[in-house]
Amino acid sequence: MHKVLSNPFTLKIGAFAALSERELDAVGRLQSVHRICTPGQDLVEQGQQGRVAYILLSGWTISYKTQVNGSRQIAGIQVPGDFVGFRSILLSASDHSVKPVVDSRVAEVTVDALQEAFAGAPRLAMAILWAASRDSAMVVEHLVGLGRRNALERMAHLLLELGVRLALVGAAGPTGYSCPLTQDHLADTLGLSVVHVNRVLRRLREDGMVTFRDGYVTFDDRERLMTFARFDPAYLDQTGPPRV
Amino acid sequence: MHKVLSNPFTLKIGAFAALSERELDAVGRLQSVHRICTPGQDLVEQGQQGRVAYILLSGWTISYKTQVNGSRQIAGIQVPGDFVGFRSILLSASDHSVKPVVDSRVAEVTVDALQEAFAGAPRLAMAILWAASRDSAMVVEHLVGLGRRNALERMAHLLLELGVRLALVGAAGPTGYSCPLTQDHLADTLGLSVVHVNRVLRRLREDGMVTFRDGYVTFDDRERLMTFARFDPAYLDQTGPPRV
DNA sequence: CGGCCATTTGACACCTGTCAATGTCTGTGG
DNA sequence: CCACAGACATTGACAGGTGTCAAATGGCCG
Repeated sequence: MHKVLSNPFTLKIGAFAALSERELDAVGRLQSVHRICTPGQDLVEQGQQGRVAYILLSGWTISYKTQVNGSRQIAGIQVPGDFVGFRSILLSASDHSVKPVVDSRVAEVTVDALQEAFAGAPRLAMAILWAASRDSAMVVEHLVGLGRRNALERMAHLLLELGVRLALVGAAGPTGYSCPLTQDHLADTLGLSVVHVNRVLRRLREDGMVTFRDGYVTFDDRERLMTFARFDPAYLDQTGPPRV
Repeated sequence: MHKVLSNPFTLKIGAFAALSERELDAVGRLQSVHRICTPGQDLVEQGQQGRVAYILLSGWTISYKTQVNGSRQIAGIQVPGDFVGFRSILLSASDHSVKPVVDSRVAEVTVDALQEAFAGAPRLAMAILWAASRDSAMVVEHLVGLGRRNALERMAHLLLELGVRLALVGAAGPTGYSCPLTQDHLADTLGLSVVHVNRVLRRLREDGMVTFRDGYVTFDDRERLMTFARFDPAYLDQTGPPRV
């Protein structure tokens, strides 16, 4: 089962929940249907009724909402091992859209598959709920940033969070990580204009804290950046769910 | 079973999921332990490890995060029938605090009770997940407001959302509702200063759209207010979860 | 009556958006 | 190989929304 063990979602769930062989099998079955997607076409569209969600296996995606006046707000950025459009699966219509940032690979999860997994492995249900809770905690932290942090702090906080999340799946080192986002993505994530994102990035770079350039994020002084952003990774709950 | 049927959470869940007698019993057992709380003491504290959540039976609560610089961001406002601190139950430590706005009554839900309910009634598990998804959708809509709506629109949107949510549990009419929030609460919810909240409320009142005064919200011109706020209640998903 | 909390209002500063122009790079087609 | 288009990044000037500071008002309660 090498294929499953190298799977980022299984790693994330399995490392925390001490699942049995049978439960691990259920996790594997949950991700048996793969699919490739590209930035040209949305993976999920706001208002669509298909009861399907995904687990991101490789690549990056964004979940976002578009308003009638055309402005876009990105609600979350997904990296490998993350749920994608999980909320849509139970709501009668998806409340948001999902678009790949780069070519990506996902596993398709239907509501039936999920329900079967839940019925057959209640502890797996709790583990999945835990992962969903963690995602939710990230959205809330994001919301706090929009409400109570200025542009510089928001940017610093986001770049640090992505670093921690990527490190969990082995895609980031202590000094930085590869990042396919454009300044446009950052603007729509942080509730800023592209112009101001550019100003903010320049400022952070000239202050010697972090450099965002050519698809790569480099922490020039991670310690100072964390203090500046008041970054406390507790909400990422790296200790896992209660062992039930 | 009159007591259970008049319970807002049971109403919310039961109306949508067509649960069996046995499942309804499980919902009832989930809420059998009651507790009274007051604004003086937080119901949940950021960082606490108790694996317990609540269902709000009567009153109002807010969930919020406080930063080291003292600023507060309210992430959600709960009205009767809503989950309270549900995310805390699975995370190793709560990522937020919860404070009653007025004297309130809650039902205590432990992780054990939840797991028992899940094991004995898988469809109930899906219904609870649906309710949690709906809560999550509200947080995301809130986030979109902070990122991409100005102060006037945010305020209008919030007052409309509360009206719809309260109407679902019979606590609001088409013309308005009783609301115990202070301008301070509104400010910390909308990411504004109290001073600006006051300016915004005056503006909305003088424009003849909505009046917030003496603990009561009055829709002076609900139609125009909805247009102004670009309020689309789809994210509140009043059609319920898929019938499984 | 005297404190305290919530509300209200004005003056001013500044963070951030908007508008506009330029620069850089990549891929495409002639 | 060059011309060109398009996407992304960068910079400057200016306007405006919102925060901060300060003070006054009003209601509630001990």
